[in-house]
Amino acid sequence: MTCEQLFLNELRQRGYRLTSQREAVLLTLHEFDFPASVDEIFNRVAQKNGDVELTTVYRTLDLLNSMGLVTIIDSGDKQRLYELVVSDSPHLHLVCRVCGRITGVALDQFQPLVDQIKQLAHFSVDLGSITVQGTCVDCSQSYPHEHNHSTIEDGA
Amino acid sequence: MTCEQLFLNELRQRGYRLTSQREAVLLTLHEFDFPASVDEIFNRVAQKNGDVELTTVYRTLDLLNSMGLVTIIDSGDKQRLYELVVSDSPHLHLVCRVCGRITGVALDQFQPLVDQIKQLAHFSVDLGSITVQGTCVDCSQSYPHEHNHSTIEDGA
DNA sequence: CTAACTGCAAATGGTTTGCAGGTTG
DNA sequence: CAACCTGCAAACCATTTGCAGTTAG
Repeated sequence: MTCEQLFLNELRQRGYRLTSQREAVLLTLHEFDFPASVDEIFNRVAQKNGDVELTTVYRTLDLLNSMGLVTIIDSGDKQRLYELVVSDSPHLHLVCRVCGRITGVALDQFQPLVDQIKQLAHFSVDLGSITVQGTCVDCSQSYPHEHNHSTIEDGA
Repeated sequence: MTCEQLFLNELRQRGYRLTSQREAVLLTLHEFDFPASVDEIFNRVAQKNGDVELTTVYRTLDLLNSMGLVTIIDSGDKQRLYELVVSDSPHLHLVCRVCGRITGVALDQFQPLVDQIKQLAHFSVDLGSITVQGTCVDCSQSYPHEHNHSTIEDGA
């Protein structure tokens, strides 16, 4: 089942309607292979499909989120980021404190962690929305003396 | 070395000054054993030490954060949360999507994860500031059918 | 003394909301 | 045609900023 069909089904099931604006937002989301701000999404939608308001983009993203089709990421910045859920490769996001770049890391190898948290804290983790702050290679090389007392490196 | 001494040293080193307001905020932070909003911190400070402005609390928290004494947590809510860094037990925060409760989990057992991310993505993780969204036991029992398609449970 | 700090008030800016008119089913 | 949606404009509200007076060192 395609993402669009899934969307349509879920809409029907809830008594909601399919509109051109909602379709446009969902389609546009497919063009991003990184978490995008509402702004970026709005601009891209507007380019192709003039008649969509910023407010509507917000409302649609919230809707998609409530259906589980979109992940909301709090990167620590003012703006939230939105990302289409790609069902076969959930991943967590590494946000570099220095350059702000966001990298996605596949999760296959994190199942043990999830199990551990489940046992330790009796908590079901939603890995897709995890944001991990830290420093990427490039930046730790450029700023080797950057303050990072709370960063846990190998064995430190 | 106490937290206050550390603070004083760091201030001096940067040419900053110790003021009664800064002291009051730092002291107050010790009273919270959970991540608190600026509001909560401000109110508590104001109770004991009337002459501190909200703005000053913000500025002091930022300062403490830049010194690594305070962690800023983006819980997904509108307000950011602040927490004193307790050097001997960094932990990550589990935020329940349903009830909003935040639980801290000690990190000793997560070193393997950190190492793994370091190897996979060449990224130095700052574990203390990680926010993990999910569902706590109580809530997953109360709302067993809550939508959680992106939650990874044991083997799902 | 003077550079740093605080208080106050005003600005910012992402996100939300209310409402009247348009659309979907 | 009834309920749902959108556009528009205004409201919200946590956080930031500018500035003039105060204070630490």
